[in-house]
Amino acid sequence: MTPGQDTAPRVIPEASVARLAVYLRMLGELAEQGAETVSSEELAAATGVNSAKLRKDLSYIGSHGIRGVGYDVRALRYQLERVLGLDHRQAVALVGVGNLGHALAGYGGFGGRGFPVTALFDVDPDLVGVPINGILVEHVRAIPAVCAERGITIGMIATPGQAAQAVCNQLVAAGVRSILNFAPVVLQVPREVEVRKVDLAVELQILAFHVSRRAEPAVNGHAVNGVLP
Amino acid sequence: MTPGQDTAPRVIPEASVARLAVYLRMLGELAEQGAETVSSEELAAATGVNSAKLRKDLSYIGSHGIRGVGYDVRALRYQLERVLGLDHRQAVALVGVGNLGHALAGYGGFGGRGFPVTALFDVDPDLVGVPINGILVEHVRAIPAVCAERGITIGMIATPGQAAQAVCNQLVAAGVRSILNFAPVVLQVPREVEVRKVDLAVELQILAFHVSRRAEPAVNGHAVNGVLP
DNA sequence: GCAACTTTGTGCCCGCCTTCACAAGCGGCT
DNA sequence: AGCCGCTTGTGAAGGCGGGCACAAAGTTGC
Repeated sequence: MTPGQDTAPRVIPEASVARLAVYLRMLGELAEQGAETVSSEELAAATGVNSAKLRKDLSYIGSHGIRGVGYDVRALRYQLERVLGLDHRQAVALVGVGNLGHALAGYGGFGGRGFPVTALFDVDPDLVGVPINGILVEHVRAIPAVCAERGITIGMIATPGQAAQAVCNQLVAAGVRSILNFAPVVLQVPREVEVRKVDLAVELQILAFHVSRRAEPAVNGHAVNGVLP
Repeated sequence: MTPGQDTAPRVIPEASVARLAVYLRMLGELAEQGAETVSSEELAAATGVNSAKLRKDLSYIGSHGIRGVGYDVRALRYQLERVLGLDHRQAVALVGVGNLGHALAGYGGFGGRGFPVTALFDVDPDLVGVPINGILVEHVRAIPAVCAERGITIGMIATPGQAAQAVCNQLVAAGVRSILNFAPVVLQVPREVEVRKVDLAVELQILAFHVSRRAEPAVNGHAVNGVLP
């Protein structure tokens, strides 16, 4: 009866959760195309994963496909939505309406997938009071009031790096438990708050690394690695 | 002398590469603050990783810190830049100048970090010919010519999902070897092309999953998981 | 009603990554 | 000059996730 560990009969691995979301989207497309059932092989091919892995992922959510047939698209979709907590819409707050933030506010992929951005914040006086996509930009200092009032528990930070930690603190104080961070900063948060980081520059740097890796060995001996052995 | 495998005395693990980029940025900040040396403990704390992991990461690039002191900030920075292939700027092509694409084109974080976006493409006639951030938007069909001419090997795809695969094919045909994909689609590419995917909606869904996970156990027994044991 | 085929669910193994722990090395202090 | 304390680099162990392969289970055709 101690809260926490023993209440979870099956813990879903982090990596699986990420894939479940991908399966869900693909199921949506399949449903639109009129498919009623789908085999693990088909769904795996469409989402780019191993079919055994996919079946194992689905087994975590207690899903029951039909052997010899596959999975019922509608049922699986519904089940995935419930497990992922998408059966009710989750309001999202976005802080920082600059270049990236503006795009995020207008990005249809969020609202269409159950995450309407219902609050926008910035510090720029020129932006505060301006409506973007039908939402009024409010001053950052209004975060506690607005988030509490609208019951917002998910926040996105798209501010410059220097401002991110302060904004983060405000969000946490306002009751936000999950944060998607686009600022190139490692946020310090209490343990009960979850942060996911999306770092676009780092993504490009990883690509660049592989580019240079593939290019150098063909040039000559003293390549980028093994320089001072 | 056989090209390929044996020229690499140490293979850098994927997970390490991603962190190296993060270390690099933090080193930049430290350098601005005038720090001359940094210990693995400090740098690890600042980037949110375990210090032993950090040291192992750095050991992959043949780095030599000074025991009892730490790492020389300047030297380490320089070395990281070389290993990550950032010693020369890499031009980047961006396809899809919609909501997200527009923001990416204007995002200062790329050019500032050695990845100037030097080519923009779209199919929308209203966008083609319009300059964004000083770059003229060209038609998608110009991809081969432009990429070849400017020696572009890195591409970003920020189109709607349906268009992504076709655009991807064009980029690959144009000689692009690395692709950062923002479209919610699994791209099919030849083996020598590397794709990294950034899926914003999925990121939010992962957060939502944990939100509902934390909320449900406190409510009552028949929670979302363990429904049909 | 039976046989053959299809597809799921999962046990097992393997490899990668993370973390601990500690010896070796270097600078500063006396 | 020698000792002490700090920090690096790395061997070893543990855990997690991925993939193979197969038995169980259901369906279709005859």
